[in-house]
Amino acid sequence: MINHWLMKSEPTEFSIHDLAQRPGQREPWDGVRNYQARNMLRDQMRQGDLAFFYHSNCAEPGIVGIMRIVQEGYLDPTAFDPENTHFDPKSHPGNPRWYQVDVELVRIFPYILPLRELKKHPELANMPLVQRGNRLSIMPVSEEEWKFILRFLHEAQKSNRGGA
DNA sequence: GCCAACGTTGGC
DNA sequence: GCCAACGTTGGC
Repeated sequence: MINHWLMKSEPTEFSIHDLAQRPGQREPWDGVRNYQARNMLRDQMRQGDLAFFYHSNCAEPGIVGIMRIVQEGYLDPTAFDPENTHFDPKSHPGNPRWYQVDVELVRIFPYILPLRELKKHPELANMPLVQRGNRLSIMPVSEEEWKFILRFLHEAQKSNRGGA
């Protein structure tokens, strides 16, 4: 049984379209500097797990597609690089603080599933994403939530085709 | 261990 | 750009 996740990125920094352009459509998910998120990267994500790609801090925040975890947690090298914006002088190779996983694009949704929409559904009320003040950049998504979102997307696509 | 100050996140 | 919410830091 695989687990499901949601991973945030600011599209101005790294968008799902950037991921689509990478060789093999793969990329290390680096720069996470929050302990709760770190623990999930390091301890809980497994190869084959699926994750929603979420665009945050932008004109239309929302879920924009799906990716797969292709490499389990390993050291985030950007923490050791003084030139990097995610440099953390307190993280040392001998005593590393930050971890990353590698992700691979599975698909880009035909349109954004906006946060605005996600907030309307009581089925998703337990997601940290829709709760006030939540800043977690990586979070688990329950089986039920995952299925609900995919079903909603599918229904919306169908009615879109019919309506157009 | 407390807690005020500060920096960051991220929706709006 | 604003600002509420939150996590981290550091003095004590």
